Amino acid sequence: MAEIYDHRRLEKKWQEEWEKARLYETPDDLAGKENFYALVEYPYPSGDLHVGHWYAFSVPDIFARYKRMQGYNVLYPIGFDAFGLPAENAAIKHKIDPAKWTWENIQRMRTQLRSMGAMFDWSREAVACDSSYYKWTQWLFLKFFEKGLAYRGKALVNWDPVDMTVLANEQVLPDGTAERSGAKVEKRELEQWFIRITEYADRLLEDLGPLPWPEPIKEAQRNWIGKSDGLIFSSPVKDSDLVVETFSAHFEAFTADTFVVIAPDHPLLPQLLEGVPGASDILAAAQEMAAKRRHAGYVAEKEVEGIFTGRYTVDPVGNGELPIWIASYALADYGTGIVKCSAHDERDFVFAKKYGIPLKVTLVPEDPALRKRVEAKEVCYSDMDNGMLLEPRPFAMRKAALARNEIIAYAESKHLAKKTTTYKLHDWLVSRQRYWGAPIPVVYDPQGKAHAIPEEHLPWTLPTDIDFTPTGTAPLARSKELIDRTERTFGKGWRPETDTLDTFVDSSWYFLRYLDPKNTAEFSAIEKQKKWMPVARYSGGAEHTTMHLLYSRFFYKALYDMGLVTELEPYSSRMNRGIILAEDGRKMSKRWGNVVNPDEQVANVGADAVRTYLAFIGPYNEVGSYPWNTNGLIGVRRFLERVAGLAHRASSSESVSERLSILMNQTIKKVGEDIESMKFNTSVSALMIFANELQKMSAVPSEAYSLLIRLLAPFAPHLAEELWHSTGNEGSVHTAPWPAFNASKLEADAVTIGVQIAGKTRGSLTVSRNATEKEALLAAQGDSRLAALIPQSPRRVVYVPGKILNVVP
RNA sequence: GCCGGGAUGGCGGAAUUGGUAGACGCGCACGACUCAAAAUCGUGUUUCCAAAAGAAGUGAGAGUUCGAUUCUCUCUCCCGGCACCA
Repeated sequence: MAEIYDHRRLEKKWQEEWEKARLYETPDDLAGKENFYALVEYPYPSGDLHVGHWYAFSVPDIFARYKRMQGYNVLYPIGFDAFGLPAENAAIKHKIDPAKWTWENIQRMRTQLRSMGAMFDWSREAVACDSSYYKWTQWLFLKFFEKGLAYRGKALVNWDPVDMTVLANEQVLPDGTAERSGAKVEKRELEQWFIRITEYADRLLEDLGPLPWPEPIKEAQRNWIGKSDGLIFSSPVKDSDLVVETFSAHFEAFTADTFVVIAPDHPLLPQLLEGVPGASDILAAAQEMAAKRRHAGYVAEKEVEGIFTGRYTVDPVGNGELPIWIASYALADYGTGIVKCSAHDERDFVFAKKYGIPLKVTLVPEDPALRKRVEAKEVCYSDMDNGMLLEPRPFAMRKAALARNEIIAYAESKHLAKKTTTYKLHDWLVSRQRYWGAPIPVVYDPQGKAHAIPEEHLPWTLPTDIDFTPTGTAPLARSKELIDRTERTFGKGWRPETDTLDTFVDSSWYFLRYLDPKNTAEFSAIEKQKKWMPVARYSGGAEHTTMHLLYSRFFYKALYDMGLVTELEPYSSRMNRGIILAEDGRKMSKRWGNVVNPDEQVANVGADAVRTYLAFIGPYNEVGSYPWNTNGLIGVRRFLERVAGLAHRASSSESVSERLSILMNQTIKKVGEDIESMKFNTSVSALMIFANELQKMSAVPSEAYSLLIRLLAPFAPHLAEELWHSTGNEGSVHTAPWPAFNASKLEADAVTIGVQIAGKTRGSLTVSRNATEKEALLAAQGDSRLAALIPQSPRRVVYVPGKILNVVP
């Protein structure tokens, strides 16, 4: 086995040869070829390549290589998402410089990535922590600042008590823990830098529509943006100058409103309580309620709590004076944070029952029994789609859903309310109180006003005289070098911004840097962008659906408006890949001791076998989870050995039979089509079928063997290259053209069709592909086994040429 | 609760403008080679029945059809997104 397929020798040899020949350097233009941009998310340099990296990079490489053989000038770049917390945490733990830790990891991972035999164009590598890169991250941030899209503001933000920094909403998991550290996230009111992604909420939503992406990805983004239309009512507060605004998306039964609730942490609350007896006690209780709610898990309890404020609104739509309650379920950061409440909302209903607030029913179901219970206020009825309105007069006895638009028009014409739209999406919090990131390129004058750092001072470099220990204030604040530099550059009393940028800012534009990685005058020249953008195929992890994928779409749209890019969307196609589980079906984890080390596997069976195995493990275009199976890997290795072993049997004097010719054409078609749709598993299966067929022959026609090698080349690039040369071919197999199939030779003339009697399969029959119904029936009647089952004059015969003959007696 | 996706052998999975369900691989069984084992090669492998014949069979139930894994309806369960979101 070793003498026919020594993967260690082959893989080393060809990786060196390819590098020498600069086989994978991609020019911006290649005569007669169309450009094609295949992108994978650049990795964080964590230190060691794991199976997930192999799945993320080596499998899409099959696609990139296929496109190249198809005749495209394919860009398949790589880089490192090199800023971020792990480096800093490692630095604290091991008392080393995060830069050193990161660059050493990058060096190590470059070597490991090279062992994949992928067609990465290393000459275009982008590294986010390199000052030649983050100079442009800073420059882009300043463009946003200039346009008012980056701003400093005070807000209730997520605080990670373990990593001691704020986090964006997108980086907090649904259970209230931090995506990275796993800590329970707290809410704090802080002044931070934000990027105004909400300004683009509508465009991010609308432009999803025509995007040919998988529906689940689009739907997840829609859910995250969370647009809802509703009405805002303005209600004067009784015995006060205050006017409060309430938002409602389900306003159809607006005449049923009997009370108002306000969030316990609502900024207007102190003002509202002014002059109310016992205001300070109420406020303290509200703050306690708010604090309780900030703890993760409060939602699960579902227990509603309320405090009466002593205030009333004068309802603008004639529902009289409505008491204002502080309610634990009211959210300060959704809508206006104040809601008009009625019997037709489950939470309001429960709340009113608990505190004895009167309710009024104006929406009823058709079912009379249920209606009786609703009218008796025994149950809450909130079905706006099917319920019938009792009032107000113009809409009485009509379905609420059908009257919705008219109610909006009615409310607006009478100036009772204003149509409005709210989003769940919040502005993107980009400040981090940590060291290892791009410094926010802002300085403050002695009066505390923020100023952009002029372009000539970029990159505004990270100081190195730093104690990284997180204390909750930014480590940069403790850098004498940075403070001195700021005063030296801008004047006495000026001080630097000391937060760094969220790494998702770095990764929002990396795909543009690959196009022009060495440019010192621009972040990415527009002429270069025009050659490559938009990305033709983007593959990555599902966890980025509402993070990187959303941020970078927003970034791109903002840059479009500034004339810095030329398209509206960065990625014309996107697919989320699945994950590889351990052999035991659980996630790979050091804790379980079930981690598969790809380096060991590569040493054992070779990179080609690992790549091909990962391609074979399941459909790549679905977000599945596939357990690693070492025996499966060995099976693939066996397949490659068989292919290698066939080389001895290849003979140019052997001619291709009609039967083999058909299989060859079928294989070309199947392998190509399935790579195109990223169903690599069935491509590999087709290759196996083809190889198994050749295996049965004592002498293999060279034409067939050469075909097998070319079709295998994207999967097993080293072995294919070796076999390509050892069977006398010139040049690299990876620049050989992808074989074309002959559409007229995909099917043999003689085909086996199924024979059914009354729809039940009873046997099969070999007939001409073009046989008529009469001929097929005659053949069936001539078959000794089938004849007995077939009546002389069947009631009905269904015949689909090449597929089926169904006789209904 | 709302939205999206899914359920096929012992396992990963294949097959849908409706046309022989289980390709390919793993596992397993048997055989060849071997003193033996490993490796390799060959044969078999949905279930029931000793086998043949036959029957059942793609989460459950109904429907449309000559024919349903594929289409329709109802339900169950699993995965993912959103969620005291008014």
